[in-house]
Amino acid sequence: MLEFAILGLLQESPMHGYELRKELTAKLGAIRAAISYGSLYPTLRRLQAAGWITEAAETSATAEEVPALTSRRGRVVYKITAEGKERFAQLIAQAGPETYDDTGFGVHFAFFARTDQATRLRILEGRRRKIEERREGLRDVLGRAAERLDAYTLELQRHGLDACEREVRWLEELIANERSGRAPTVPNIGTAGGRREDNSPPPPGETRNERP
Amino acid sequence: MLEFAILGLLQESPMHGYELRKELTAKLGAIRAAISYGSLYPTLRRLQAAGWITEAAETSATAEEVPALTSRRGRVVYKITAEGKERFAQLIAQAGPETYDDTGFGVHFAFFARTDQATRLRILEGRRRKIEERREGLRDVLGRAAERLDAYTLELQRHGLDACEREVRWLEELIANERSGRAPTVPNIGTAGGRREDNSPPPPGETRNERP
DNA sequence: GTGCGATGTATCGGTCCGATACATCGCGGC
DNA sequence: GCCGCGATGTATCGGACCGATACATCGCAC
Repeated sequence: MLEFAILGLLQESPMHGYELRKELTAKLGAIRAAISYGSLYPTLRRLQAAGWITEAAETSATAEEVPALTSRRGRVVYKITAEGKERFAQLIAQAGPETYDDTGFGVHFAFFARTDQATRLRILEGRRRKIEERREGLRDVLGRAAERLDAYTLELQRHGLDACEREVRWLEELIANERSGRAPTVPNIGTAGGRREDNSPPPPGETRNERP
Repeated sequence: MLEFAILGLLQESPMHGYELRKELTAKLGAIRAAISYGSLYPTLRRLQAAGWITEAAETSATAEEVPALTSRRGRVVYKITAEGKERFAQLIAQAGPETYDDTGFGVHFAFFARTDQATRLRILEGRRRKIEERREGLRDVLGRAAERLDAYTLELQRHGLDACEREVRWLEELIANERSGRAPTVPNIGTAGGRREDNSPPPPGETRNERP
């Protein structure tokens, strides 16, 4: 999951760890608290070892000048490689059942602007199915096993059931919207190179009404 | 978290692993998918090593009779010890900030019937505060950083914000309810012994309206 | 009599978290 | 002038939990 998110973010621009965490937190704030450095840095190393990202030494400018003097570690900026972009595309294409759990779905959804419409639809429907199953499970418990459980546990189930019903409706809307045209095709996957500045990804077309 | 849930469940009756997982899934179905055996069994071993649970060999009845013949592993039934009950009470009393994240809160809430009112209130308020912070964070992003994000990411944030607002309202209700008397005191914490059959924990008193 | 799904115990590799450590930079207060 | 302090920044370690996998038993339907 982290791997996917990092590759996705680095396609927008090169970043160092701290920055990456901030962006990740902003983008995924709705679904998870904050990425831990204890997973971020090891993952960065792993991605680098695999050749999907590379270090881009910060503002070299007389690089070898200051060798000693506490050696000055400085920030490490990472950028995605062509292989990394391929990997990201491949991770999108796979998008299997593990994509439908809470975190997995959220992260994939956050990068829908870089996902083709067919895959978007597949993920949305898979997620809906999963939530519907959870919903049925909760209904079963509330129906059949209600007398075995205490009032607090029941209240928790009710609240969960409510959230499920709500999410299913949300997904229905998104699916309908996705089906009815609008569906923009993905702009720049594969094919490395080219300066970025692509901060206007295709709008999915007024996905919802505005807040009052 | 798992430790807490296991100790809580085993206070209702002794169980073996498989059964434990089923009950856990039923009780926590609203907040998490299903406990993995890869965490359940190691945790059981850990709890046993700590002396909080013990093995209660299943239906001994001529125990040493059948030594060979594939040696018959059979089910391993665990029961909680007096120290285990103390440990559970201690875990409830601590109930710190880590209790306010999604999973932690859900698990604690599921055992509110075994939690004293003051602690219930503390947990509910801590959770509310946490969700309010998340809500503010999402509002910030939707307000200030909106143009930096694509339409899908924004939609995700909106959905998350919605869920936050909804949960805060839910918590408000629960807190109000908890404050306005009703609050049942916890029945059987500490003091080991005594047959069980306590399947009617104190009702928190019509916590919500019924479903139509 | 045989396959097959439910029951049941168990391990392994891997992901991620929370705590912790440590170093630098800019800025406001004394 | 300099001192603390919060933001920035990189990094590791132990532990919790998951997903896949393996394997054995039981009852029942075909």
